Formats: sequence, C-alpha cells, structure tokens
Amino acid sequence: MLDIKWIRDNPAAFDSALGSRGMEPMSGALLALDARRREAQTEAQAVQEDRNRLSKEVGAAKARGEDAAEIIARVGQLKERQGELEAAQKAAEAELNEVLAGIPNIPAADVPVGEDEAANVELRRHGAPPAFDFEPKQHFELGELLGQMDFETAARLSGARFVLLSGALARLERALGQFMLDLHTGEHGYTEVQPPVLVRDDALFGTGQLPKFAEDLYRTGDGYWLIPTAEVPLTNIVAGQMVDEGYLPRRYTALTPCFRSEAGAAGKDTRGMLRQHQFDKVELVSITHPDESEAELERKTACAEEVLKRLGLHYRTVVLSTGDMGFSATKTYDIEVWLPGQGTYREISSCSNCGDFQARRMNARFKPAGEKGTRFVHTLNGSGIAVGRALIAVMENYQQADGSIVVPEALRPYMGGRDVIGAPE
RNA sequence: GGAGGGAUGGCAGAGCGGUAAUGCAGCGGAUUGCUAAUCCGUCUACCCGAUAGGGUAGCGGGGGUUCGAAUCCCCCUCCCUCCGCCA
Repeated sequence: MLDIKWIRDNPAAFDSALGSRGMEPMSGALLALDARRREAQTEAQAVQEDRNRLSKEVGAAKARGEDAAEIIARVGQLKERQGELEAAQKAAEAELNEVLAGIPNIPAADVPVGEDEAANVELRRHGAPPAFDFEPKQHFELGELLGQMDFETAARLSGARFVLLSGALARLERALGQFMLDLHTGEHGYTEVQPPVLVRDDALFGTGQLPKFAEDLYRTGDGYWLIPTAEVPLTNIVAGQMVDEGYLPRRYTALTPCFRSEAGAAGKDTRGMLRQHQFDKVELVSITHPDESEAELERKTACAEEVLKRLGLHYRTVVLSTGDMGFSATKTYDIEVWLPGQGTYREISSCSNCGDFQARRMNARFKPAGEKGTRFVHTLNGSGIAVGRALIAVMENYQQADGSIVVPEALRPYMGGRDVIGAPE
C-alpha cells in the first residue's frame, strides 16, 4: 500500500511511476478523493468538539440542579449533522483505500524502465553451459526413461500440471530441499520455520496477493487460502507487530509446498514439471530497517546464487524492468538457470525488495531509537530456490549419454552417498 | 461438534455510565566525581496549522441506547480452557 501523504507531496513522481508500469496517471482522482475525505473529517471533528463541550455542560448544569433540556436539544442537532459528515468521510476513505490497495509499488530509481521482460538487464553470469557430445534431453524425457517421473498417474489422481516422482528422483527432490535449508540456516544466518500453508485473507492482503490476484490462488471450502509461496506466512510473522529495532534484521527460511492455479498461463509450459499447480520451494524472507533493505537485497540474491554455485549450475542474474516486476516490489532480481535440454535460461529464483509496501498493508512497525513516533519496517523475499526447478536443472545439466544422471557432489551426503541415478545398483 | 472464559497503550494490569489509573521497559531532559540512584516529560493514528501549538479518535471489529459508553444492548472475529473426535 502506498502512502497517500507521499502521493500528495509527489503527484508527478507517482504518475510517472505508474506510467513506467504501463498504467494511466491516477494522482488527480486520488487527491480529489483525499481532499473530500479530509474536508469531511475536519468538519466532523469541529462538530464533535462542540458536542463534547456541551455534554460536559449538561453534566455541570445537572450538578447545580438546573434544567439542561435546552442544551440537550442543541446536542441533538449537532449529532445529526455529524452523522452526515462522518458518513461522507467513511465513504471517501473506503473508496480511497480500495483504490490504493490495488495500486502496485513504486519502482526503485535504478530499475530499468521498459514494457516487459525484453527490457530486463542482465547483470552477471556464473559458469558456462556444460558441453555434451550427444544431444541433451529435456528433463521429462529423462525422468520418464528412468521410470521415476510419472505424469500419467499424477493426471489420473489430480489432472494436468501435477507430477508423481518416485525412487531416486523423489529422494533427489528431498535432498535438494534439505541441502538448501542447511546452507541458509548454517551459513547464511536464516532461522528455519515450519509455517502453516493455509492462511487467512489478511495474510494474503498483507503481502499483496489480495485483493487483486485471487484468481491465481486456491481456496478451501471453509475459507482458507493455500499459500502460493512461503513469502506469505514468513513475511506475515511481523504483521501487526511493533518489532524491536535491535532485533532487525530478521531472516526466515522455510521449505514448503506452494500452490498456484496458473490461471493466466493456459497452454504455457504444459510439458514436464516446469509449471505445476503444486511445487516445493525454499523461501528466504528478511525484515529489515529501512536503511538496510537495499543492501539486504544484494545479500539475499547472493544467498540464492550460492545454491546454484554449490550445485555447479550455470546461471545468469537479471534485474527486472519496471514492466516485468511484481505488484509489491520496488526492485527484483531474477536468477535464471541454464537448461541444456531446452537450450535456454529459465527463472529459478526471484528476489525482491518490497520497501515498506507490505509493512504498511500489514502494519508492521518499529520504534527508531532516539526518534519520536514509529516507522514501518522493510520486507524482502526471495526463492532460495525453487526445488522443483532445481531438480529439472540438475537432471538436464548432469545427464549422461545413457540417460543416467550424475548426482552433484553437494547432494551426495543427502543421497546416502549415491553418485549416479539410473546406473545399475 | 458441545460447554465455559477472555481480548485495554511496547509489556504487565486496573477501571464496569461523567470522558483511559498504576507499574515495568524504552526514549528525551534535569541533577549528581564515575557507576548507580532520584526527579520531570514521553501512548498511537488522523485532522487543522509555515512554526509554536490546537483538535478528534482509538479499550478485538461493526452497529445501537444515552446529553455523555472501555463500561449497557445486539451482531461478528480471534484467542484460551475443558469435553468429544482425530494425524
């Protein structure tokens, strides 16, 4: 949620930020609404002031044994007027909040301006694509060859966009998750969390999925939502809290299933397990002091990249353009891993600084030392990393001519020492 | 699912129709060789105001009664305890 006071003071910057996201200017309409709200409020408060004063006079008059009927009549008139003003104020405020809740965050000044992903800017690459002396296969070909990646059975159980892994591949998925959690908790200072994966409306409003993106989510019959990412429960840990400044930054990680309806992705990436309704992801969330969020984004991205480095995977890191960024972000880095079977880079992690946008929505604040009042914390999230996609990347990059898959060294301790999948036992 | 209890400022905790006690913590200031102690101030949000300052609201949320509601009434949400069911 944006700060209406900021919009009041910076209408031009606000409109140009909207423009960079491909939206029409809105400051005029918003400020008119804001003015309407404040006028009604100011007047209602003046009436209330009179009313309070008169009510005290009633008490005083009665204490002296005098008749207060006349004063009481005057209060009655004021009350009616106040009711009208308050109704006007509430209506304007509700409308203002509704509009504000649907406006995306302001991109940071150093984010490249552009319409879509074509304007994203590559920042760096790590490693190089592996060389093959045969035609590398895609992950689903490899998986089906191994007999351990079964889309048919999954479809029978659940329909399209589900998969059933078994045997060594199932274990590889588990190994990847454990490896990532151990890295982030053991070396990167994150606290491991096992959060609920069913949440209430408020939590999804806080991180920005609601009210605008309800169609991307699954909902249970009794009104819970399935999380599309652990960003939701992890960030909402501080919702409504006054956090201790000395306790910032707070860093949380969790390995959870994520559920997405993929409503807007009909026909996209239908083969294989690149885009599923359910997938595992290790999430990295940070709650920081406002002065530290920029540096924290760099740190977090490095934590995610470290996973790929240890797995020996080639990747590139890009900064998303204004037109490609998510709703709540001020700045986002995507990490794209090389998939030799597809011969292309695919997103495997997305790290964002949301500034105070989410904190405002969930009212997460701290009291700065030596300052009056309170401030909103900053929140960041990032995948560290998507486990299903990491599985794909390992399979395609570590495949051999016979269809077997070499287990990256970092994962072998988690695979019972095993070094190849598909080779004779 | 059944039966009770509860929700008040950062925390603890009173108030149960006359307009938010008190304690602790934090922060600011005063005082004092140092430390400590003591004293004073300090809740939050919003509105008006160039500043100084002034005002309004907030006792889980929303309605209602009343001149006046944290206190009374109605609806809702959440938390806790016990029973039942259950991984």
